[in-house]
Amino acid sequence: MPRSKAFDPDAALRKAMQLFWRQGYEATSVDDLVQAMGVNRASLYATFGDKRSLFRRALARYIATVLAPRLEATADAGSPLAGLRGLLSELVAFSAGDPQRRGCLAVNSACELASREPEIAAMIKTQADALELQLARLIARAQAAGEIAAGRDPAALARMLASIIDGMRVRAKLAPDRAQLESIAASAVAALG
Amino acid sequence: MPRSKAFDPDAALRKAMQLFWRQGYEATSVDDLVQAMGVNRASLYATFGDKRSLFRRALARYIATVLAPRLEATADAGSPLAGLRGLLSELVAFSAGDPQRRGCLAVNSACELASREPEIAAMIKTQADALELQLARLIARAQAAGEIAAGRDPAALARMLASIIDGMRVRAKLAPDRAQLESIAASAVAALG
DNA sequence: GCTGGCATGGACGGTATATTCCAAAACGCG
DNA sequence: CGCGTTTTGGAATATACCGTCCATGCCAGC
Repeated sequence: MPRSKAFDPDAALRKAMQLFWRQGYEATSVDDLVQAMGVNRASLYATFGDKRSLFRRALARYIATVLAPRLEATADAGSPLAGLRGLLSELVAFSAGDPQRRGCLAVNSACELASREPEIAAMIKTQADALELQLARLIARAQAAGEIAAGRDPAALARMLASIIDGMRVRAKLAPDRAQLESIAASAVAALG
Repeated sequence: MPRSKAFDPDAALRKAMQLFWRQGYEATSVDDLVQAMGVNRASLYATFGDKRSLFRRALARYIATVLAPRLEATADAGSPLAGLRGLLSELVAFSAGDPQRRGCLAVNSACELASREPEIAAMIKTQADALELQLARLIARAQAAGEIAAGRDPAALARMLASIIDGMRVRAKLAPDRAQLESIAASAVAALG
């Protein structure tokens, strides 16, 4: 019986995600969102709730559609070490090829919001933990396969590698220099043993 | 001849720095600043200009009084490696002992503002380059002194170490877990050779 | 094709925000 | 003490912002 929506909620959410990614949370107004999403104000509020819940959904979408696939792709590489290398070179390629210097929405949001938005912090922390766990698995398998030196604690190496990745995303906001990012990625792999 | 100021501009700027550090740029209103700094609105504008220039001065102050001294202190340690270790353990101690999870104003500002404020980006980049240069010097001297393995490029190692440091500051915003931060610091030193 | 019900457009309200203005007050100096 | 200069308090302005409301529009089923 009801009238059907004149917009695709999923596509609209993607637009919101992209805008928050480019501008951050506070710097993005609801008017900006209305324009970018091509959705009427009332429909936006009816569909996504207020600005905070829209942001939460945009961040969730970012994690699910941008970060998670990269993580899963590491399992499909020819070897554990190849998976790690692939992850890092995708990061380098993305950062170097982003003239807008958006960086990573998760890192940006952690810096801007984590200290006053526990829910946001928890979402990002969960993803960070998943990354770290997967890195640890890959490192352990690479050690077992003799691709890197055995003996060092995979969990500790994974924590360090995750820090390097976050650090690279910060650096990409200042100067997305491809050569330097590649140098960091290479040093990171070398540091695993 | 003129009437003298009723406030200490330096102390007021410190208060502004602390507020921006805690809340970020966009989330801090001029009203917040007026209250926190204990300065009249008109005096604030007359002394520091508008909100953007006040922020720039606060960030400059942060770099000069918080970051730069830590960097210089690395030269006073007993050895190059001790300087590096000292820098990292100060970072761990500060991050773990910050219940407000403010993180680092420079990293926070890079994530929030760098893509749309070239001046801010340049200020932070300059400091990041100085850190990297000093790390490279320390690494080179540690190699020469036989404290770490020689042969690896000090500049590349310094870039990696700087990334780890930024990554630790991001992580501190999500979960300032002392043991994990210490683990990262230890792995970082081990990764130098 | 009528009707119930949701979606939509655009305006609206109230508040917050950044910045300016002005009159009054305070200081240093002659 | 008085004068000129500057600071100061607080009001004022203009805009921006978030969230809501209502009249209109549109769709699905009977």
